[in-house]
Amino acid sequence: MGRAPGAETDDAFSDRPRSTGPARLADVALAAGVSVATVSNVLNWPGKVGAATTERVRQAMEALDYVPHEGAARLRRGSSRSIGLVLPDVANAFYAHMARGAADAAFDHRYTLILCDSADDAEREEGYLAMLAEQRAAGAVVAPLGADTARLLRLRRRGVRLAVVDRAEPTTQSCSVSVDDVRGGRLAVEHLLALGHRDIALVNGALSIRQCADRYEGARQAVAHRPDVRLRQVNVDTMDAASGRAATAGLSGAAAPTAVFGTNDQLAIGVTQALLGGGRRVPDDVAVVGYGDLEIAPYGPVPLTTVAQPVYELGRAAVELMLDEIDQGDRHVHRAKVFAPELVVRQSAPAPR
Amino acid sequence: MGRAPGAETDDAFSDRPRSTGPARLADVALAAGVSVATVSNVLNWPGKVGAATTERVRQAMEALDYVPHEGAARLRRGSSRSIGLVLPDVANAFYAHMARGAADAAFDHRYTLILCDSADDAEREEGYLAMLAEQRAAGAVVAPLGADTARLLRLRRRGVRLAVVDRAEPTTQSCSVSVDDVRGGRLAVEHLLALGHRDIALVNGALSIRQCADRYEGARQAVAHRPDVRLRQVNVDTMDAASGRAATAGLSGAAAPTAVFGTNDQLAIGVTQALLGGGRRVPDDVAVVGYGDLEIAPYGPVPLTTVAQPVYELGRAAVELMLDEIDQGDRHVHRAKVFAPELVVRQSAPAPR
DNA sequence: CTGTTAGCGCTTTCAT
DNA sequence: ATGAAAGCGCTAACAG
Repeated sequence: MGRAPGAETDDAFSDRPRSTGPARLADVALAAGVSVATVSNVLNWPGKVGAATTERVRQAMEALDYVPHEGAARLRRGSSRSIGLVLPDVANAFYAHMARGAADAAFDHRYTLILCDSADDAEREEGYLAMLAEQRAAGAVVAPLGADTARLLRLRRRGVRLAVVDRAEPTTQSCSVSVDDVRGGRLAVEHLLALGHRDIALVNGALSIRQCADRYEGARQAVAHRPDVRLRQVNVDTMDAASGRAATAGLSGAAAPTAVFGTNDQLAIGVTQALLGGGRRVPDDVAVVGYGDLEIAPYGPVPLTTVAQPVYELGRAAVELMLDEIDQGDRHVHRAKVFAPELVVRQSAPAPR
Repeated sequence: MGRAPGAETDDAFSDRPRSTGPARLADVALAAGVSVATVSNVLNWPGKVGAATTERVRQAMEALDYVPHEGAARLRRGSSRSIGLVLPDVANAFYAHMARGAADAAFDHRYTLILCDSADDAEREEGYLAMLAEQRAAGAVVAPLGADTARLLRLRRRGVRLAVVDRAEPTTQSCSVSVDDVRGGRLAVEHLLALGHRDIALVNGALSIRQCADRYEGARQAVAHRPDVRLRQVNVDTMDAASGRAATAGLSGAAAPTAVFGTNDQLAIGVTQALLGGGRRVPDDVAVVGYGDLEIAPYGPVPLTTVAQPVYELGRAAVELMLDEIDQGDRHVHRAKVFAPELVVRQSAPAPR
């Protein structure tokens, strides 16, 4: 009971429900004839309130169509229960699947996910990072654009926890998740080796891209102690089907390889298209392996054997590492989680007989 | 826990900068030797503060690494500047591109996007809607799971503005954006007609799906006054490549159609695969048209002619309609924005000679 | 078990 | 041009 029964007019109006806007905690308290503390308790500490009171409060909430004001609760409580997902392009299948994993993990832990699409623009990425600090996001999962992590560190100094995706960070700085691309490259070439191929061409992107360099390294490792195997590399600027087709032009004639490993699926499909267009059969004349397994692989001219990355898991794991850091606070120790890619065998390079 | 207003010593300590946590407005004010109001003004009403004062305040902010607390500002200001994006699955290319459009629009207007992936689960969708109400999101852009819009309406009654994607809503309820699937179906079949085909098979999903029914209707319209044309329909349960291949089995033999319209690209590629596997040439023996143009179309066995949907624009427009509603308030009138799909001509059904 | 009350960090009249 | 003070809606001591 908030007011004296015989009080003057002013007081009589003072804790009336507001005529406008949604119901507040105080409105519910008034309607149920209890204090705001009690209403707050039925929401947050159900055990602390008697059954009869709880019931009255619930009914009042129902009647007033009360919706708790999360923002106000946060401000008071000091914690935020929301995390940012910063990535270069959700429309890209790789990041889309990652986002799905992150969204699921966030949902499981009742966290809110703020989508920050940096559109491959460093300035925009920076802007989002600042925004997340202003929102007091509990943390951010970032698939960074460049190698420059200085900005990221600044974020953490501002109280926003960090987890980095798709880039093996030194564990001292923050948690990270990534895929073992060296292993992926090795898997692909080992498969071709098992198929009996001794002349393999690697159609790759620029080696300045970490993923490309790693996949090459894996390929190299696979043939390291095999002097009987020839491994050549053709590098292209853009990793798309057109480049794959163009690269294949240089790989025909008498000295053509018997197998091609394209370091992404677009490239590999381009290669396949050019091969078929040139009258060669896949896999009978030339085997092809790709990398990625996102959407297009099974739909190519020949269903593509390719290296699959657990990208959904990448997103999920990143969020989970971040939540651990949020929960554990100082006790948390940063970890670098590395996922193993897997070979998906389809027709372009079938299983060894 | 607060300070005693009368106690001198206590008071002397009372507005010292906190040793812990990030700097607050009050800390900046103290450091700059001004009041909190002035600091707030340099942030929000730069014109109201003198140049010299402004400079001192800026320096103090810099020195303390001050980051405004958006949440607190919102609570006080009463507005939220964040919107929810509720969709069935970001990993799906259709929604991924939509999300990108929504993210870009939100960014342009300095709004925060909350990603809500309902995972094709009505209960989860419902949970997100409730969450958005608790966050006091200014609005929500929803690509709804089912036809049941009752829940959606409840959201609006709670003050969350609404825009619906991918479902032509009556304009009286809320804004909506969608693609004209009837037109899309017509485009596809008209193209086949122009190519001279007179026996066309439609490989379609269940007609209970609005999109499928609309695309069929479009196809029907295209042949309405053409008694010389035969249009048959084969319906499949799941709209994937396997179903496309299976459906093609029933379309061979002497009475086989000369053209096939698959109502999504997976289906169309499945059809193409089966056709090629059966020794028929595409497009020479049979022309194929798909629907969607998301990722896989150009990579198929034969680059696929297909109906493209402006799905990025869908997401962008939905957010923009919603923001208009937020800005305009009562003056806003709901609109149903319908986008026109376009035919993308590739090899599986080339341009008429 | 329930109520009183002091803020969370900020914006915004209303004085000066 | 600047400052004092009153909250926004809620949580959490603390007191009864």
